[in-house]
Amino acid sequence: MEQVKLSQSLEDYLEMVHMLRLANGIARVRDIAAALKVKMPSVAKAVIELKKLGLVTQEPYSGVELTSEGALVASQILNRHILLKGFLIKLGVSEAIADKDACCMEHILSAETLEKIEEFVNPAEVGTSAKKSKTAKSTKK
Amino acid sequence: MEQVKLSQSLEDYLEMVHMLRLANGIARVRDIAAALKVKMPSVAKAVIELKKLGLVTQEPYSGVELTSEGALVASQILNRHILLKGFLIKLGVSEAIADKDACCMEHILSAETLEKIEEFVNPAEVGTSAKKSKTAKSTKK
DNA sequence: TTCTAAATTTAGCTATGACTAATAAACAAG
DNA sequence: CTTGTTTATTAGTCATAGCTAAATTTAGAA
Repeated sequence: MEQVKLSQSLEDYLEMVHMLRLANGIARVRDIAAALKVKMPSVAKAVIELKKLGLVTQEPYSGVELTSEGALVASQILNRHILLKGFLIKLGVSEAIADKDACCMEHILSAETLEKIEEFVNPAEVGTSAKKSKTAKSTKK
Repeated sequence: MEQVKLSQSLEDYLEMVHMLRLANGIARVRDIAAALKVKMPSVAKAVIELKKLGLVTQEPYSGVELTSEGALVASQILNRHILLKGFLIKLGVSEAIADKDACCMEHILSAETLEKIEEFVNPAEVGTSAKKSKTAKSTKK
Protein backbone atom coordinates (compact mmCIF):
# COMPACT_ATOMS: atom_id res chain seq x y z
CA MET A 1 0.00 0.00 0.00
CA GLU A 2 1.48 3.28 -1.02
CA GLN A 3 -1.26 5.11 0.80
CA VAL A 4 -1.30 8.03 -1.59
CA LYS A 5 -1.74 11.31 0.23
CA LEU A 6 -3.78 13.63 -1.97
CA SER A 7 -4.22 17.35 -1.60
CA GLN A 8 -7.72 18.57 -0.94
CA SER A 9 -7.87 19.85 -4.45
CA LEU A 10 -6.89 16.56 -6.04
CA GLU A 11 -9.37 14.74 -3.83
CA ASP A 12 -12.06 17.01 -5.19
CA TYR A 13 -11.12 16.30 -8.77
CA LEU A 14 -10.92 12.57 -8.22
CA GLU A 15 -14.26 12.50 -6.44
CA MET A 16 -15.87 14.49 -9.23
CA VAL A 17 -14.56 12.08 -11.86
CA HIS A 18 -16.19 9.31 -9.90
CA MET A 19 -19.49 11.16 -9.50
CA LEU A 20 -19.71 12.10 -13.15
CA ARG A 21 -19.00 8.55 -14.20
CA LEU A 22 -21.73 7.32 -11.92
CA ALA A 23 -24.13 9.94 -13.25
CA ASN A 24 -23.26 10.07 -16.95
CA GLY A 25 -21.01 7.10 -17.56
CA ILE A 26 -18.26 9.47 -18.61
CA ALA A 27 -16.22 12.21 -16.95
CA ARG A 28 -15.31 14.93 -19.41
CA VAL A 29 -12.98 17.81 -18.72
CA ARG A 30 -15.68 20.30 -19.58
CA ASP A 31 -18.14 18.80 -17.09
CA ILE A 32 -15.57 18.42 -14.32
CA ALA A 33 -14.70 22.08 -14.76
CA ALA A 34 -18.33 23.16 -14.68
CA ALA A 35 -19.14 21.07 -11.62
CA LEU A 36 -16.17 22.33 -9.63
CA LYS A 37 -16.54 25.89 -10.92
CA VAL A 38 -13.03 26.06 -12.30
CA LYS A 39 -11.74 26.48 -15.85
CA MET A 40 -10.78 23.61 -18.09
CA PRO A 41 -7.02 24.15 -17.95
CA SER A 42 -7.16 23.68 -14.19
CA VAL A 43 -8.82 20.33 -14.73
CA ALA A 44 -6.26 19.34 -17.34
CA LYS A 45 -3.45 20.02 -14.89
CA ALA A 46 -5.14 18.08 -12.12
CA VAL A 47 -5.68 15.13 -14.44
CA ILE A 48 -1.98 15.11 -15.24
CA GLU A 49 -1.21 14.89 -11.53
CA LEU A 50 -3.76 12.15 -10.96
CA LYS A 51 -2.28 10.22 -13.88
CA LYS A 52 1.18 10.51 -12.35
CA LEU A 53 -0.24 9.08 -9.15
CA GLY A 54 -1.79 6.17 -11.03
CA LEU A 55 -5.34 7.05 -10.05
CA VAL A 56 -6.78 7.86 -13.47
CA THR A 57 -6.09 7.19 -17.12
CA GLN A 58 -7.09 9.22 -20.11
CA GLU A 59 -6.83 8.86 -23.84
CA PRO A 60 -5.82 12.21 -25.32
CA TYR A 61 -8.79 14.46 -25.97
CA SER A 62 -11.30 12.17 -24.34
CA GLY A 63 -12.92 11.33 -21.01
CA VAL A 64 -11.16 10.51 -17.78
CA GLU A 65 -11.25 6.94 -16.45
CA LEU A 66 -10.43 5.66 -12.99
CA THR A 67 -7.83 2.98 -12.34
CA SER A 68 -8.81 0.34 -9.83
CA GLU A 69 -6.86 2.16 -7.16
CA GLY A 70 -8.40 5.46 -8.23
CA ALA A 71 -11.86 3.96 -7.98
CA LEU A 72 -11.10 2.74 -4.49
CA VAL A 73 -9.81 6.09 -3.28
CA ALA A 74 -12.63 7.97 -4.98
CA SER A 75 -15.30 5.86 -3.39
CA GLN A 76 -13.74 6.33 0.02
CA ILE A 77 -13.94 10.08 -0.46
CA LEU A 78 -17.49 9.86 -1.75
CA ASN A 79 -18.49 7.73 1.21
CA ARG A 80 -17.11 10.35 3.56
CA HIS A 81 -19.07 12.97 1.68
CA ILE A 82 -22.31 11.01 1.96
CA LEU A 83 -21.72 10.32 5.64
CA LEU A 84 -21.00 13.96 6.44
CA LYS A 85 -23.87 15.30 4.41
CA GLY A 86 -26.28 12.97 6.17
CA PHE A 87 -24.80 13.97 9.48
CA LEU A 88 -25.30 17.67 8.85
CA ILE A 89 -28.84 17.13 7.64
CA LYS A 90 -29.52 15.22 10.82
CA LEU A 91 -28.35 18.28 12.73
CA GLY A 92 -30.90 20.36 10.84
CA VAL A 93 -28.70 21.93 8.18
CA SER A 94 -30.39 22.54 4.82
CA GLU A 95 -29.47 20.19 2.03
CA ALA A 96 -27.58 22.68 -0.11
CA ILE A 97 -25.43 23.88 2.77
CA ALA A 98 -24.96 20.35 4.05
CA ASP A 99 -23.62 19.37 0.66
CA LYS A 100 -21.28 22.33 0.47
CA ASP A 101 -19.92 21.93 3.99
CA ALA A 102 -19.59 18.16 3.63
CA CYS A 103 -17.46 18.87 0.60
CA CYS A 104 -14.99 20.81 2.74
CA MET A 105 -15.09 18.56 5.77
CA GLU A 106 -14.49 15.38 3.81
CA HIS A 107 -10.86 16.32 3.21
CA ILE A 108 -9.79 17.29 6.68
CA LEU A 109 -11.40 15.18 9.38
CA SER A 110 -9.39 12.56 11.18
CA ALA A 111 -10.35 8.91 11.14
CA GLU A 112 -11.38 9.09 14.76
CA THR A 113 -13.82 11.93 14.19
CA LEU A 114 -15.29 10.20 11.16
CA GLU A 115 -15.78 7.10 13.26
CA LYS A 116 -17.62 8.99 15.95
CA ILE A 117 -19.78 10.71 13.38
CA GLU A 118 -20.62 7.37 11.88
CA GLU A 119 -21.64 6.08 15.28
CA PHE A 120 -23.82 9.13 15.75
CA VAL A 121 -25.52 8.82 12.39
CA ASN A 122 -25.82 5.09 12.50
CA PRO A 123 -25.81 3.96 16.12
CA ALA A 124 -26.99 0.44 15.36
CA GLU A 125 -24.37 -0.67 12.93
CA VAL A 126 -21.12 0.30 14.51
CA GLY A 127 -18.35 -1.73 13.01
CA THR A 128 -20.17 -3.13 10.02
CA SER A 129 -17.88 -1.77 7.36
CA ALA A 130 -15.56 0.10 9.62
CA LYS A 131 -11.94 -0.01 8.53
CA LYS A 132 -10.38 -1.46 11.63
CA SER A 133 -11.81 -3.96 13.99
CA LYS A 134 -9.80 -2.18 16.60
CA THR A 135 -13.22 -1.26 17.92
CA ALA A 136 -13.86 -4.91 18.37
CA LYS A 137 -16.77 -4.37 20.67
CA SER A 138 -19.22 -4.61 17.82
CA THR A 139 -21.89 -5.14 20.37
CA LYS A 140 -22.34 -1.45 20.97
CA LYS A 141 -24.03 -0.96 24.20
CA MET B 1 -18.14 46.91 7.92
CA GLU B 2 -15.36 45.94 5.62
CA GLN B 3 -16.00 42.34 6.48
CA VAL B 4 -12.43 41.26 5.87
CA LYS B 5 -12.25 37.84 4.26
CA LEU B 6 -9.20 36.04 5.62
CA SER B 7 -7.55 32.95 4.23
CA GLN B 8 -7.53 29.90 6.46
CA SER B 9 -3.88 30.45 7.04
CA LEU B 10 -4.25 34.06 8.14
CA GLU B 11 -7.13 33.09 10.39
CA ASP B 12 -4.83 30.60 12.08
CA TYR B 13 -2.13 33.21 12.64
CA LEU B 14 -4.59 35.76 13.96
CA GLU B 15 -6.19 33.27 16.30
CA MET B 16 -2.80 32.21 17.60
CA VAL B 17 -1.83 35.80 18.33
CA HIS B 18 -4.98 36.07 20.37
CA MET B 19 -4.40 32.82 22.23
CA LEU B 20 -0.80 33.62 23.06
CA ARG B 21 -1.77 37.04 24.34
CA LEU B 22 -4.42 35.46 26.54
CA ALA B 23 -1.94 32.88 27.80
CA ASN B 24 1.28 34.91 28.09
CA GLY B 25 0.27 38.50 27.67
CA ILE B 26 2.45 38.72 24.60
CA ALA B 27 2.53 37.07 21.17
CA ARG B 28 6.07 36.69 19.90
CA VAL B 29 7.05 35.53 16.47
CA ARG B 30 9.03 32.68 17.90
CA ASP B 31 6.09 31.37 19.92
CA ILE B 32 3.59 31.76 17.10
CA ALA B 33 5.92 29.77 14.88
CA ALA B 34 6.36 27.04 17.46
CA ALA B 35 2.64 26.78 18.18
CA LEU B 36 1.67 26.55 14.52
CA LYS B 37 4.64 24.33 13.65
CA VAL B 38 5.99 26.66 10.99
CA LYS B 39 9.24 28.62 10.77
CA MET B 40 9.63 32.21 11.86
CA PRO B 41 9.85 33.74 8.39
CA SER B 42 6.41 32.34 7.62
CA VAL B 43 5.08 34.13 10.68
CA ALA B 44 6.81 37.36 9.70
CA LYS B 45 5.15 37.28 6.29
CA ALA B 46 1.74 36.56 7.76
CA VAL B 47 2.14 39.43 10.20
CA ILE B 48 2.88 41.77 7.31
CA GLU B 49 -0.40 40.70 5.67
CA LEU B 50 -2.37 41.08 8.87
CA LYS B 51 -0.88 44.54 9.31
CA LYS B 52 -1.97 45.50 5.81
CA LEU B 53 -5.47 44.38 6.72
CA GLY B 54 -5.42 46.49 9.86
CA LEU B 55 -5.85 43.54 12.19
CA VAL B 56 -2.55 43.69 14.06
CA THR B 57 0.22 46.15 14.84
CA GLN B 58 3.81 45.47 15.64
CA GLU B 59 6.80 47.50 16.66
CA PRO B 60 9.83 46.26 14.74
CA TYR B 61 11.54 43.33 16.47
CA SER B 62 8.88 42.97 19.14
CA GLY B 63 5.60 41.25 19.93
CA VAL B 64 2.43 41.36 17.86
CA GLU B 65 -0.57 43.32 19.13
CA LEU B 66 -4.19 43.15 18.00
CA THR B 67 -6.11 46.17 16.77
CA SER B 68 -9.66 46.44 18.04
CA GLU B 69 -10.93 44.98 14.82
CA GLY B 70 -8.31 42.25 14.97
CA ALA B 71 -9.37 41.39 18.49
CA LEU B 72 -12.97 41.13 17.35
CA VAL B 73 -12.19 38.86 14.43
CA ALA B 74 -9.79 36.76 16.49
CA SER B 75 -12.31 36.15 19.22
CA GLN B 76 -14.93 35.13 16.69
CA ILE B 77 -12.52 32.53 15.34
CA LEU B 78 -11.61 31.38 18.83
CA ASN B 79 -15.27 31.07 19.74
CA ARG B 80 -15.83 28.87 16.73
CA HIS B 81 -12.87 26.78 17.78
CA ILE B 82 -14.21 26.34 21.29
CA LEU B 83 -17.68 25.51 20.03
CA LEU B 84 -16.40 22.92 17.57
CA LYS B 85 -14.03 21.32 20.00
CA GLY B 86 -16.80 20.93 22.56
CA PHE B 87 -19.04 19.54 19.89
CA LEU B 88 -16.54 16.88 18.86
CA ILE B 89 -15.86 15.93 22.43
CA LYS B 90 -19.58 15.53 22.94
CA LEU B 91 -19.54 13.09 20.03
CA GLY B 92 -16.89 11.06 21.80
CA VAL B 93 -13.75 12.29 20.06
CA SER B 94 -10.61 12.43 22.18
CA GLU B 95 -9.48 15.86 23.28
CA ALA B 96 -6.33 16.02 21.19
CA ILE B 97 -8.10 15.02 18.01
CA ALA B 98 -11.05 17.27 18.78
CA ASP B 99 -8.68 20.17 19.09
CA LYS B 100 -6.92 19.37 15.86
CA ASP B 101 -10.08 18.82 13.85
CA ALA B 102 -11.78 21.88 15.33
CA CYS B 103 -8.81 23.83 14.11
CA CYS B 104 -9.55 22.79 10.53
CA MET B 105 -13.31 23.03 10.72
CA GLU B 106 -13.34 26.50 12.21
CA HIS B 107 -12.26 28.03 8.90
CA ILE B 108 -14.67 26.36 6.54
CA LEU B 109 -18.09 25.82 8.03
CA SER B 110 -20.98 27.99 6.96
CA ALA B 111 -22.91 30.14 9.41
CA GLU B 112 -25.89 27.86 9.14
CA THR B 113 -23.94 24.76 10.10
CA LEU B 114 -22.32 26.57 13.02
CA GLU B 115 -25.74 27.61 14.19
CA LYS B 116 -27.06 24.07 14.12
CA ILE B 117 -24.00 22.81 15.95
CA GLU B 118 -24.52 25.44 18.58
CA GLU B 119 -28.12 24.31 19.01
CA PHE B 120 -26.92 20.74 19.36
CA VAL B 121 -24.26 21.54 21.93
CA ASN B 122 -26.38 24.00 23.84
CA PRO B 123 -30.03 23.19 23.21
CA ALA B 124 -31.36 25.37 26.01
CA GLU B 125 -29.83 28.67 25.14
CA VAL B 126 -30.47 29.08 21.50
CA GLY B 127 -30.14 32.72 20.67
CA THR B 128 -28.97 33.92 24.05
CA SER B 129 -25.53 35.14 23.18
CA ALA B 130 -25.68 34.34 19.52
CA LYS B 131 -23.87 36.91 17.44
CA LYS B 132 -26.90 38.30 15.70
CA SER B 133 -30.41 38.31 16.95
CA LYS B 134 -31.08 38.54 13.27
CA THR B 135 -31.37 34.79 13.20
CA ALA B 136 -34.96 34.95 14.38
CA LYS B 137 -35.28 31.20 14.16
CA SER B 138 -35.81 29.49 10.88
CA THR B 139 -38.49 31.85 9.77
CA LYS B 140 -36.14 33.23 7.21
CA LYS B 141 -36.89 32.51 3.63
C1' DT C 1 -14.88 16.55 -48.35
C1' DT C 2 -14.15 20.70 -46.22
C1' DC C 3 -15.00 24.04 -42.90
C1' DT C 4 -16.21 25.59 -38.48
C1' DA C 5 -17.27 25.14 -33.64
C1' DA C 6 -16.51 22.87 -29.44
C1' DA C 7 -13.40 20.38 -26.49
C1' DT C 8 -8.87 19.72 -24.94
C1' DT C 9 -4.20 20.87 -24.23
C1' DT C 10 -0.14 23.79 -23.77
C1' DA C 11 2.26 27.87 -22.38
C1' DG C 12 2.83 31.23 -19.33
C1' DC C 13 1.21 34.42 -15.55
C1' DT C 14 -0.32 35.27 -10.75
C1' DA C 15 -1.11 34.63 -5.78
C1' DT C 16 -0.53 32.07 -1.57
C1' DG C 17 2.16 30.07 1.69
C1' DA C 18 5.67 27.19 2.99
C1' DC C 19 10.95 26.82 3.25
C1' DT C 20 16.41 27.94 3.79
C1' DA C 21 20.12 31.08 4.21
C1' DA C 22 21.74 35.29 5.35
C1' DT C 23 21.26 39.74 7.73
C1' DA C 24 20.01 42.81 11.49
C1' DA C 25 18.52 44.08 15.93
C1' DA C 26 17.91 43.21 20.95
C1' DC C 27 19.50 41.38 25.11
C1' DA C 28 22.47 39.32 28.64
C1' DA C 29 26.87 38.69 30.49
C1' DG C 30 31.45 39.38 31.40
C1' DC D 1 31.51 48.32 26.34
C1' DT D 2 32.15 44.54 23.79
C1' DT D 3 30.80 40.07 22.63
C1' DG D 4 27.80 36.17 21.75
C1' DT D 5 23.13 34.24 21.78
C1' DT D 6 18.51 34.73 20.78
C1' DT D 7 14.93 36.77 18.13
C1' DA D 8 13.20 38.97 14.06
C1' DT D 9 13.55 40.30 9.29
C1' DT D 10 14.80 40.13 4.45
C1' DA D 11 15.87 37.89 0.20
C1' DG D 12 15.10 34.37 -2.70
C1' DT D 13 13.31 29.47 -3.89
C1' DC D 14 9.74 26.05 -4.47
C1' DA D 15 5.10 23.84 -4.85
C1' DT D 16 0.21 24.23 -5.35
C1' DA D 17 -3.53 25.76 -7.76
C1' DG D 18 -5.98 29.02 -9.93
C1' DC D 19 -6.31 31.97 -14.37
C1' DT D 20 -6.09 33.81 -19.66
C1' DA D 21 -4.65 33.28 -24.26
C1' DA D 22 -3.32 30.55 -27.86
C1' DA D 23 -2.66 26.16 -30.21
C1' DT D 24 -4.47 21.68 -31.27
C1' DT D 25 -7.63 17.99 -32.00
C1' DT D 26 -12.17 16.14 -32.65
C1' DA D 27 -16.41 16.10 -34.56
C1' DG D 28 -20.57 17.99 -36.70
C1' DA D 29 -22.62 20.76 -40.57
C1' DA D 30 -22.66 22.49 -45.22
